[in-house]
Amino acid sequence: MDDQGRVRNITDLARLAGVSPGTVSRALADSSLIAKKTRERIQEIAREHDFRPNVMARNLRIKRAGAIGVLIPLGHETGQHISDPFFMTMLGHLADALTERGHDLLLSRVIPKDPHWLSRVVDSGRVDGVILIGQSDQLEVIDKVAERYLPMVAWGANLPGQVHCSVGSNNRKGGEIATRHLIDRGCRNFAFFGDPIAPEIAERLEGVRSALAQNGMSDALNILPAHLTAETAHPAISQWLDDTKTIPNGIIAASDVIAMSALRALSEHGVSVPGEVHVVGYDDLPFANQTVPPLSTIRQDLAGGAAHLVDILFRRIAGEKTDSVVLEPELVIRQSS
Amino acid sequence: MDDQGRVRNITDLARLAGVSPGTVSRALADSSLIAKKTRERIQEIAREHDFRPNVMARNLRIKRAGAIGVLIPLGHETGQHISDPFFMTMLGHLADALTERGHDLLLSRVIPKDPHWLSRVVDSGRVDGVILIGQSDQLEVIDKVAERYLPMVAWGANLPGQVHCSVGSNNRKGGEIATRHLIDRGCRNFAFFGDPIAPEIAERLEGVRSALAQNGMSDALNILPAHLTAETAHPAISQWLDDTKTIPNGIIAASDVIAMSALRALSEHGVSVPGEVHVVGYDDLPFANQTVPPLSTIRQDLAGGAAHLVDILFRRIAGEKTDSVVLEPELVIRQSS
DNA sequence: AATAATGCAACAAACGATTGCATTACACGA
DNA sequence: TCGTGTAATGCAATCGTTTGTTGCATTATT
Repeated sequence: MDDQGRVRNITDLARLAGVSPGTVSRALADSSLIAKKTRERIQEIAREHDFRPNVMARNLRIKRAGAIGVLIPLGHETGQHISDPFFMTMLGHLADALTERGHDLLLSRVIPKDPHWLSRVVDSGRVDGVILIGQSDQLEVIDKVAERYLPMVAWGANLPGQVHCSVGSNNRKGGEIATRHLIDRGCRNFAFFGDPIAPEIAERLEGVRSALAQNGMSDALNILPAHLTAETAHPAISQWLDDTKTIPNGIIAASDVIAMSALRALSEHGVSVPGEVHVVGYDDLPFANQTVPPLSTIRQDLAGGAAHLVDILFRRIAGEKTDSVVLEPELVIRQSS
Repeated sequence: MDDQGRVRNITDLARLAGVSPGTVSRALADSSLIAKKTRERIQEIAREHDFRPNVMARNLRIKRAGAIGVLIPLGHETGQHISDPFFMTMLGHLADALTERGHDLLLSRVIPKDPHWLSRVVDSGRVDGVILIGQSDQLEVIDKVAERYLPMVAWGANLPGQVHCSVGSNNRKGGEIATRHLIDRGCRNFAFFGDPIAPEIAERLEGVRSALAQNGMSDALNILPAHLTAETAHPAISQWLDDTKTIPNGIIAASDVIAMSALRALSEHGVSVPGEVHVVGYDDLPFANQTVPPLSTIRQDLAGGAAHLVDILFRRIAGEKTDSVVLEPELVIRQSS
């Protein structure tokens, strides 16, 4: 121990107890190899000195990390901030689920400039596995690592031929459900707010198109393809409302964040929701039922998704080869439609 | 290396390169002790085999962790979820700031059942320092650890006699500013939504009272002291509106989350904001300018706060003894008041 | 009373890096 | 050719654990 008499490692403690470090290790692990009396004495000394074995040394020896890397790749979305409510909500659920399994969460917000952003954390030996929140535009990098590294799961799209394991919702179907709902509500003229550069969004838009086609309304769709973050959505939509001759009566937003901005812009333009325009969002983030009016939306079960992610990850850590999961989206009808 | 020929450690790599492990270590660290030619050859081999030294082993030897523990103590707030927008926003900023400094973020959501929740992570050797988001009701535990452990900062209140270092905003002043603003707007009858059990909230309420007293309106305050989370706020407020004979024309919410619920409840009761009632929130979370109408609020500069937290933490890691910081809150006027 | 069986604890070798010090290699001048 | 100085590399200890093996006392067995 050092000058202050603090116990820094099991060797210090061993000296105090008059035994060998190995014995201390076993005693603290409550191994029956050590006589109960000795064991309890050592544990008592440890408690007295408030000693806790160094986790890093332990992990090194034992070859596990006790932490899961959670990465948020922000490829195309340079402007997108980690505090985006979607990420945050997902993160919260993951933190809960991982903590429950006795693992910590090593968070990294990654702007993938060099192609090694992923292997750097995978090979660092600091994590037992990796969860990606979103694939961004990094599919090749992710797949490349997935070929050799099992314990990894991504939230996001499940694309044909994809190597890595993913959990996500059926975006196409979500788009369809939203659209059909608006058609049921009597809408005949539609707008989609969202940028189809992101694969999930593209899928959602596809769903919208398909539902319209099925009802012979293929022509009734306007698209505002601007890149919409929480910051940029409102001005873009506002502008769009100014420029548009006839405001559509059914709006499908690619995310709740966008929908929320739309609600505000509409309100500012004196357009009543759902009186004149029906609005449907996507995600069902916690704030969706706090908007005015509460937002109808396509629910992605993020809690369930997080549970799946964690479950699959641990199965993979155990060596199991798991399949991707596609969750069914669900329409949540509130007052905006 | 193993059967697959993968390079697992510097010893494998050394064997491949025909040098000693020490040389590899230095070569990868780009040490000038190693001949440039050798160095580059080794780096090339490393690159070829996609090898990256084990961070944990390195950290063990070098006695640093490369990660900062971010803890969210949920003491009294058992119901409160980590996905609370306030935490999430703070967390996002912290992640940004820490990543910038080359550190990872080890996230733990802590429900402090036993008094060792803090020393467990502090003494685990896995983190170079700790940031607490909020003090919850754990002041004694935190102070106890602070006496012996320098690299720790907490977001939250700065209470007299407090041992640990904190960064937070002047809640009392925030309450005052909000109240004076409402008085300026002509309000004469007030309500405060929030539970003064939490110390910050209590301070805010104190500020409100003080501002009212200064204007001879001490009697004009109603308090809804319910414990208000995102989930419980709306029904509680709705109920309160039902029960109240005369709805006050100035509402001060203890947080933006509560304010958002209030806006919705008011809208449902057919009360116009800011026509009949003026509402001011607290925090200025990202969604505050997305509500309908956009929320006037007392801005806590979370980005700045996060920057302070990280800055102070690293100064303390370097051994400096720093003082607590109290940030000045700022009134942000939007359309709800 | 001699031997086998058992229970405890110590020893020492990992885990995968870093780093002070010792050693080798090489070039150069005398 | 030898000595000397310097540049480049190797050696081995170290960080703080875990854990297989070994050794030493007891106790049980006949």
